[in-house]
Amino acid sequence: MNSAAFALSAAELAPLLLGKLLCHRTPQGLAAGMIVEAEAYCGPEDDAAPSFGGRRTARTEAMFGPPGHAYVFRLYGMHSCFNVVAAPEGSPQAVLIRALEPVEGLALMERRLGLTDPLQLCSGPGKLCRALAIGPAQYGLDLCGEELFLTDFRGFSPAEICVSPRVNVDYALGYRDRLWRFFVKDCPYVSRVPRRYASRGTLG
DNA sequence: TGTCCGATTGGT
DNA sequence: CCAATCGGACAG
Repeated sequence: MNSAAFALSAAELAPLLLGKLLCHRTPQGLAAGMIVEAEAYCGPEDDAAPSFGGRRTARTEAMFGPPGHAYVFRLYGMHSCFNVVAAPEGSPQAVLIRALEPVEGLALMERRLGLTDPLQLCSGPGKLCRALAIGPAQYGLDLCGEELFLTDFRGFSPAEICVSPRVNVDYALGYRDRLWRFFVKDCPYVSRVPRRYASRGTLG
């Protein structure tokens, strides 16, 4: 993908990332999966985003950087979450990648997770980072580079893309109901979430 | 320097 | 429903 393609608002970019292939080359080999679920975080107004209120710290710095780079954060001291930085430099927006359909390097992913069910290898933001070995070392990487990158894989029509509220941001009183979670309709690789996050319809 | 806490996950 | 586990953020 061209770097110019990422200079959209996170809410515009998120659904466009569905169908793209997220690839990570490591010394162990290449692991890749098709993005099937993503969420938009649109700071500084979005009170679910760490950049809410324009908070600019070492942790959120990548969100303020140029689009098309990796923003990785650690959660609960044990999980990493991968985001694609959106919007022009200075505007802190990012798209959280929540699930992939494994496409390449399945054996590698299985080894990293200790699981063999392909439906469970990349079904969640923390798990897909483990499967692709994405962590703090990939913070800020240019996604048009050689190590961690996105490629076109397939497309989805608006009618195939479901929307819902974002998962586990109930603390965000102002923006928790925004329909900024996007996922592929009837796709078994989408992460399992509580009923309250069920589809509210499609883009079609 | 001390306290608080999470954009998750997996097991009870 | 609940614990795991830890560095960043912020108050003092």
